[in-house]
Amino acid sequence: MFEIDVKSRKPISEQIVDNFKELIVSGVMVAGEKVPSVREMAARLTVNPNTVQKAYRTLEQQGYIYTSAGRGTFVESPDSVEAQPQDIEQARSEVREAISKLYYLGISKKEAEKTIKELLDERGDWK
Amino acid sequence: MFEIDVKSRKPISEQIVDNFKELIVSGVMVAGEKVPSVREMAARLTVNPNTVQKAYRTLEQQGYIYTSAGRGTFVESPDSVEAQPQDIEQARSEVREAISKLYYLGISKKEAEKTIKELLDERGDWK
Amino acid sequence: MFEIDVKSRKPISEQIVDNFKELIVSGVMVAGEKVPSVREMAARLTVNPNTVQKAYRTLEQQGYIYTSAGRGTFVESPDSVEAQPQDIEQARSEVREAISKLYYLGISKKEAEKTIKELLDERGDWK
Amino acid sequence: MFEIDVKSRKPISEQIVDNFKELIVSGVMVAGEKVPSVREMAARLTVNPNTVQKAYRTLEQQGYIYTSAGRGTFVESPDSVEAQPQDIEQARSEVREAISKLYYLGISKKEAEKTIKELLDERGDWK
DNA sequence: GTGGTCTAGACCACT
DNA sequence: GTGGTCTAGACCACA
Repeated sequence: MFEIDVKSRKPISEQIVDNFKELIVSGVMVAGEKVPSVREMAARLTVNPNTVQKAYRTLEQQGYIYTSAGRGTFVESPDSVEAQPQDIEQARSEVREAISKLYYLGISKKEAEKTIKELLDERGDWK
Repeated sequence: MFEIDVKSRKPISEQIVDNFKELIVSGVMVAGEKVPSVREMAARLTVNPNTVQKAYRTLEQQGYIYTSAGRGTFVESPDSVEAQPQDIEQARSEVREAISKLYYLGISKKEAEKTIKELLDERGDWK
Repeated sequence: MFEIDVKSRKPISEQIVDNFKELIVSGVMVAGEKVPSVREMAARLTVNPNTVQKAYRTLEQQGYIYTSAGRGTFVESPDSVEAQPQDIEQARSEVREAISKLYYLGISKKEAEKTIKELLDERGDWK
Repeated sequence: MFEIDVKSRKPISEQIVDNFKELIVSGVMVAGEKVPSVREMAARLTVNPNTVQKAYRTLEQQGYIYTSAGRGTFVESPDSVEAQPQDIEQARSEVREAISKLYYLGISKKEAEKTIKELLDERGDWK
């Protein structure tokens, strides 16, 4: 499914969140599909169940999955993952920040554009 | 000069670093110019002197400023800010992350490209 | 008859209980009427029979239905649903909780009263 | 400040959340005021720090407080606690649910109105 | 079996 | 000192 990098600076729970977002948005996991249980996922990734649960809670709050007590956790319909204007503004802001880092390094605009184009094209499936 | 946002999730020291990089790279502060002392800066921003100290140390390590014992701290020539391969990789990685957020929100590639173009063009002075 | 929402945070068994209460109190189901069997109900709602079983047990304890061994389950006379003081206190408490949520959202008392009046009037048949 | 009821069915973290909302919305705690640290609050209430932190995270997500790493947690300006239409609809829905419980008990509409009026008036400070 | 909550205790980064 | 993350292990309600 996916693996986590315990050496990364990015918290494990956040890595789990991002990996699931990736799987859901790219269509690998479809609406209604069951998500591995907290315990199973914890065993697979060899992390603590609490860490997985924290990730699932985040995904639920952001509308990617939903929970039915005693039955399990499932992928939410993509329609309900409606992009909030504030979320988009937040994301734009983060892109701006990241681009600034390139600017600070003295990279030319042309080079920056080339680098960003590469990163965009890394996602071959992006429509 | 600039202000810090205490409500931001970004650490204050990092905010100070980024703001100075902005001022230096954009040419508002020029090589040789004196940088406010740690104490003065701390007073202006009403933050802990240790926090400013830490920011200055980071800026010095990355070559944006230099310290002359007993005289103060000064802006380094921008040319000496040599982009380290690891710094570029780090920046690339942050751009990749930020772009992913746009992707997760279900934004089309075309829209994303448009958004990024806008952000790049915000810096009219970027060569 | 009615449907359950698997995405809801409210337990399925509780949803079944509330839906039956609604049907009985509003007069759609009348005293003496046969209630679908546990198995049939479970099949209709595509839920676990144990869940339906639990809901029926609750309804029986609260006096909304009664079971006749070997014959089935039937709707009790609404008059026999005697409001227990503790049940009323429980309900009051839930209303208090719900009203608090409106308060937390910064809604004015006047607006809250209007909203509640609307909700009360939604039940046109309430004597 | 307030106390928690360990015997309550309501989770401790939720009790903490509600109590703080009460203090903030009622004006007892004002914007910019420092909220007791996670550890101090945990000691006062004799609960685990993790439980307090969970509550604080919830309050932050809902816009009641904000966090500044290393400095502490503070009360957010009430303006930023802008009621989202979906939040209001959610609250309305909960009020509707709670009112239904009264209806199920066979209480007359008049009695229900009286009960609700009492509950509304419990908050003497509600404008 | 499922998720949800809580405790106890450790480690880290920021101020 | 502050909050943030993680582990380990226990208990509960729901299905």
